[in-house]
Amino acid sequence: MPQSQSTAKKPQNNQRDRAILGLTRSCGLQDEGARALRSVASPTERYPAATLITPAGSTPRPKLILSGWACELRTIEDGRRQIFSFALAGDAVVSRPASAAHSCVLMALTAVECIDVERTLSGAQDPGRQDLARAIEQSLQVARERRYTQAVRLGRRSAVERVGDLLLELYDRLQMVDLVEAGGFPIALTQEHLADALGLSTVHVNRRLRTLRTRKLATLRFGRVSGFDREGLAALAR
Amino acid sequence: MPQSQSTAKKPQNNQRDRAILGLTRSCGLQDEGARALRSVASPTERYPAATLITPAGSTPRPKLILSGWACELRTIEDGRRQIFSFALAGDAVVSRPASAAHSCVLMALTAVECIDVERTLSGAQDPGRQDLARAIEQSLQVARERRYTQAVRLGRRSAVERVGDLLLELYDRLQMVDLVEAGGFPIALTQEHLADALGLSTVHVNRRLRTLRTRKLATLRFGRVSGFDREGLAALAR
DNA sequence: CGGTCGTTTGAAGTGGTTCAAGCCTTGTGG
DNA sequence: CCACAAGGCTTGAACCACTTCAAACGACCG
Repeated sequence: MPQSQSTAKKPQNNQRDRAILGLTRSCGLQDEGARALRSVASPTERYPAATLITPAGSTPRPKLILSGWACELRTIEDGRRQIFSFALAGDAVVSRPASAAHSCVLMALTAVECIDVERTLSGAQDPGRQDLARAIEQSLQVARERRYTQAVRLGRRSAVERVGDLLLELYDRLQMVDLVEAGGFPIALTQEHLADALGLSTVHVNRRLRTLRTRKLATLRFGRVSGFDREGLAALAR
Repeated sequence: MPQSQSTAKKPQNNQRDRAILGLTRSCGLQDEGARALRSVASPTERYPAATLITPAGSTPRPKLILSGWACELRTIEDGRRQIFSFALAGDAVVSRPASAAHSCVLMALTAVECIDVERTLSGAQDPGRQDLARAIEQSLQVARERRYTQAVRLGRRSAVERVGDLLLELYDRLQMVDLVEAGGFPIALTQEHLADALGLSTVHVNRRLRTLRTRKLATLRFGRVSGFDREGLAALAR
């Protein structure tokens, strides 16, 4: 599946290259689609950490993440929060107006760079853009399917399994965009973020992270996961 | 396998009326769309209780439920199950080939009648069918949004809240298709189904159901919920 | 009428929460 | 360059929500 190709031109390190890499590997983006994305004059939107990524108008707008970490989340009246998913470079996400009580909100966890998909795709119907549109649609679909896995995590897994399983997902996804190296990867999440995603208390996330560390499955320190044992973790949350 | 019977008589219209009601109230189906659905000669597919609703080919196929209860679920290796959602009359659902390990399976909980959406919509592009297609797409979208609520339930609510909140959802949805009467409604779910949907043990579902009963919020007996206090339950899981 | 499946209840155990305090790291301003 | 504040991480102790196991009971079905 990882069909690593030299679609990325190294010369100047374009922000968009990582997203192109992700769409290529996970969603079968073709060269022509990559070229379309690279050449389009769509402005990069920037959101500071801890701000909402809201659409311009009042309709849901798909965005393509170029860099940074974002998440879909909902907050309930008493302040409890649930994070539904994390969005990384190369992921397409739908951002909705914050008002929609029955939906969710997209929030930047770190500084985030993204581009507006529809703005990028509007206009000419050349094959490059069509391919890009297809890949982005597929990316959204993949994200939708991941939500099933997330529900299983929340409903039917123990705390260690939840933590391990989520790290596994992040590992695999970051691998796709060349953000894994030397058996480790950067993780821009606090233990509170993990807790909100996993339906646990922060304290307990901390303790189960410790379990993973002592079992030599993964070590999270200073915004980085190291000593990652993919096989071991996969066995944990089979 | 779908056991489709070609009863091309009037009774068929009756089956479809409930779905039409649901699509009209929840998804803005217009008269012309309703007429299109009623007149189309698509055979009704029937699935017995506890069987998988699988697509004919190997691609995901949308179905429109006419009667009965179905659910989306995934089973993990050790036998634990997670139910993601319930599908009732008037709901559109996507059924996928059972092999897709990363997705989920659609299972009939009672005998289920449904029709294949694409078969129904193929052919002429009259405005009636277009309206129908739009309403069905909207129904799928509504179902997708409900998954966020389900994730909050699993991750951030206590057991009583989970049970109450789910009953509330079912009440509101059944109300839309005129299946609520006298403050109660039929519920074709065992406590084990509820447990699998809510990430709890059957025993605990039983106990929290008891809590709801003693607090006079809702009583589940013999496949029926009665004494339903909508306000009280809404306050419970605000 | 007996068998099966679903529900109900009790008692004991465990996994996760809560509260509270101390520590470490990072960033900020003097 | 140091001092200090703020936010995140870590740990302990007590508590409670939910699970597990086991047994009995009730409803439905052939």
